[in-house]
Amino acid sequence: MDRFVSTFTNRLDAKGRVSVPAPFRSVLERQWSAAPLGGGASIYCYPALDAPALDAGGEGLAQTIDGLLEGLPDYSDERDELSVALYGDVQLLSIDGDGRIVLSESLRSHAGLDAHVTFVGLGQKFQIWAPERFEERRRRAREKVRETRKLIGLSQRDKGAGAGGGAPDDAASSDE
Amino acid sequence: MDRFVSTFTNRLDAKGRVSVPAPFRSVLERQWSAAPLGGGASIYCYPALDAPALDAGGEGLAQTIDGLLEGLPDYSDERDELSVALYGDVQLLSIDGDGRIVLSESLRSHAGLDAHVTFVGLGQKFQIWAPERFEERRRRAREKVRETRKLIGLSQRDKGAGAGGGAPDDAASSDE
DNA sequence: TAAAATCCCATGTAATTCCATGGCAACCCA
DNA sequence: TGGGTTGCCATGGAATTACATGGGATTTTA
Repeated sequence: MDRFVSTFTNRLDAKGRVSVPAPFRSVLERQWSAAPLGGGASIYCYPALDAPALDAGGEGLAQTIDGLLEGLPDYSDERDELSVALYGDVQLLSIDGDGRIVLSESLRSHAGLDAHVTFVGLGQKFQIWAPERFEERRRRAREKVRETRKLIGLSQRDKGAGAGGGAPDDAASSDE
Repeated sequence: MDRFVSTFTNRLDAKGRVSVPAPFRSVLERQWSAAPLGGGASIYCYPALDAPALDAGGEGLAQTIDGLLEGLPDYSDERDELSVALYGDVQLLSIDGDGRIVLSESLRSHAGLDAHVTFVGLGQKFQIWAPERFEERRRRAREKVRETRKLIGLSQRDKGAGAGGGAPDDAASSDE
């Protein structure tokens, strides 16, 4: 099964339109044609729970949400409440003939988007960020990993050696 | 499978009419044409059991209700009571040529509707709220999801999807 | 026949489709 | 191997369509 990988930054125009990176599109189209229903591909998109970003994905993501609710009985109070947050905040964005989607005002404001948006592949889904914020968060995340590493004394080696290159992640390479 | 997603707010006019959001209409029409009977699409609508709102849906919702009753023996007291509770207050609202429905006085008063109404997608069904009340409920629902999230493991993606794919950074995948 | 419910049409606005362009990179051919 | 060519992709703007909404006409009901 294929995944969303890599990051791409595209321009958001005055109408709120932005091109979906071609590699992501092809993943979405594959998911879509695998699904029972025909028609054009769409993206399920919603504000990330605790980050200034948008979560997005295809049919696979929607089924994940279905799965979460399935455990709860119909007509339970609990189910209704969770549905409100899980389905109520989702927007179904259709991909137009030129491979673009429109991000509504509410989505844009949650993620603080202006002229540019960054698509971040996360495997089963992807996120949409304002480029500056994404950089910031990436930076902090690396720091955190570095600290953690120090605590557990995993590696005392390089003090500044690796830093310059901007290698995507010396951090990630050290996981199990 | 089609779901009701997103929220939309439309205006309720002096005659009690309101446009059903176009995306909801298309879901309803699809459900309808799949059902045995031809004709125009309709909405099953009834006061929500434990909220100042209306529950609504199409054929799919009706079948869900049937399903609940099926478990109980015919002519049992429980079944009678439950049928009354579930079907008793249901109104069948027809969608007119312009995509609108009429909300009766009893429905309006239960939900406390006035000039504006909010349609909230809940997957298999949707709800109709007064916008102010809905905001409050949405706030609570989001809180609840945040709490529940860890329990039900909403972050399924780090199940292995992210690790293998060469995602640029584990950084982005860890929200908090 | 009065009141209410339903149908029909008009309109402004918002959203979607369509077309044209420029840059980039892979590919081909000398 | 270098110059040219082709095709994909992102982007901007204009034309077209869909949608929500208001008002009036027509039918139904009491």
